[in-house]
Amino acid sequence: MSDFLEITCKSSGKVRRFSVGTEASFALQLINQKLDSVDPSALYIEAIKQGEEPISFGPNSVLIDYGDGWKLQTVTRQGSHRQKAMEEFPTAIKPASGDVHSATDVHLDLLEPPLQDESRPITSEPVSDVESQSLEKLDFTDTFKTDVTRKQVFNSRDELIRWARDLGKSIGMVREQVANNESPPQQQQTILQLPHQFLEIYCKCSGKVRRFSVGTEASFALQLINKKLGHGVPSALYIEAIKEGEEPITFGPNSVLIDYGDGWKLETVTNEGSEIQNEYDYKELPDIIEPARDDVQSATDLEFHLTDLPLQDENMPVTSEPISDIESQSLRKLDFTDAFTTDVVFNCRDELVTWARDVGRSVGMVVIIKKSEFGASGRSSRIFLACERFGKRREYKVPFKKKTSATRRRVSKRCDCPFLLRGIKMPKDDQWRVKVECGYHNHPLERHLQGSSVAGKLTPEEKDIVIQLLRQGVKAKEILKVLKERDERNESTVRTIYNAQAKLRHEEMSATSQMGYEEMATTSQLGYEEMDAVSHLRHEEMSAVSQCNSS
DNA sequence: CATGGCATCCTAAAGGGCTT
DNA sequence: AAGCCCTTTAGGATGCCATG
Repeated sequence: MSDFLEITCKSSGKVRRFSVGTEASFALQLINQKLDSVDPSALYIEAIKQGEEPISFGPNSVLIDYGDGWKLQTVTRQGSHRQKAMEEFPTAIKPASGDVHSATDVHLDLLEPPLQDESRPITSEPVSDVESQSLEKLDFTDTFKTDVTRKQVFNSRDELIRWARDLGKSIGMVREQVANNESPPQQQQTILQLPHQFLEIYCKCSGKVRRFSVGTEASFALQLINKKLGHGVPSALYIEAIKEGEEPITFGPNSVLIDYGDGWKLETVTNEGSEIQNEYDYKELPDIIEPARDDVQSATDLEFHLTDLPLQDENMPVTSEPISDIESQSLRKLDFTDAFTTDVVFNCRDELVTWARDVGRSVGMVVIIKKSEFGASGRSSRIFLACERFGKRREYKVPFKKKTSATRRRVSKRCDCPFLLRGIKMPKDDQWRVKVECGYHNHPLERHLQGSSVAGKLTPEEKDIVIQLLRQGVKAKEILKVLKERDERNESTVRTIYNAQAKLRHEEMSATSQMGYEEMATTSQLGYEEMDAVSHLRHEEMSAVSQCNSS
């Protein structure tokens, strides 16, 4: 009994020791580094126990001890031992309860019960809609609330700590080193031996259930599941959480698998009958799983670098719903408090806005003015800058018309992003300071801002250029090229140019009409109705000219 | 495939009211 | 004073389709 874990390396036959809390990717890399060149390298780590389905650790998951009889070992590139071992195991793992693949319930049946009341759910509240796919999902207030009616009174301080820690682990919280020297080492050892959580994913393709440790990324799980499939079996496209009567929750490739609680099951989605076939194309994991950074020593030594941002994979479709991609980048990685924290005094409001937008652009986000007040209603001047995905999708008074072939409801990018800067006007002159109210996002940031309705807009200078070039008869594609060459950060699309062209045409037409209207009004005795009729004719004439030009 | 029309409706930005 | 919510309006992005 000790505060470390032992991993048997199948290639070398040696046992390596790691402290509890070590990331799987780190352990794997170190094990592989110590291998002889002839030994096949390890692919990943798994927990095994006779008669049990192994539990695979994703590269970013934290190594833990699953308790009595469970051992950790590497899985090698060849996987021959593994195959053999697998054959001895039952082909299909029966879920502990008929309808639940929730890690919680299975866990209670298979392993020693934790300290708390068995019937008490120890997971977060089930997520039932898109809106709750925000930070609320990371709110475990209810989970940690003890029920007075159950008379959940702890007999000692240590028992309370044990309960809290176990609950924490059950929802995927990394074990915290409590700053307390009074706790005897034995206590900690006991805690570490307690069984931990894992997740079960039902593989539709094979009909089998696969187990993964909490903290495993969806892409890792998916690839492993697909690797275990036989030839001719359709492979899984992605993983989703399902519950009867609820909208499924899709896991993006970089999201971390979590248990949504009572009634929610995890399962794969296959090609067959899938409307979004090929939409998610999980990238192939390398044969050897490596940490994101070569020098990762622990999960906590990450530094903030503007140039080293955790940007989303380009292949990942941009959706309006963050869904489970909230987990794809940890809150720490999405926290830009440092980037926006400054003592600079801006000489005017616009200077502050420009600075914030520039910083935003450099980190892959679009900063918009959420609200600005110029001392109206006796208030002091202030400005709030937010992420373009702030707030929720607007509800409109006029209900959407029935879906026709010509119209389709558009998706909103809003996801209630909490990012917020506050600009405060100083009493002296028009000087402004900025304060970070909330520096983090609840959604992944994009490598490219193209497609953003804000970032894609033309600046006044760009508008002038576009108009000038359009008048010279330059093609839209060429104009776009000019804009991109002029400013590599330009995020416009060819559609932006077409829209500008349409606007220009409309404006010129209106101007011509107006000129003619005024001309007529001053030189003729025509009444309003007659003038409107002539104006209408002129409009048609212009349309005809326009058509001739375009053809 | 490039271009463009049309209808729809999303968005930014600002003002203002109510409450704490 | 600050937080929250609602409203309004102009501008323009977007989905779908047609045309050459």
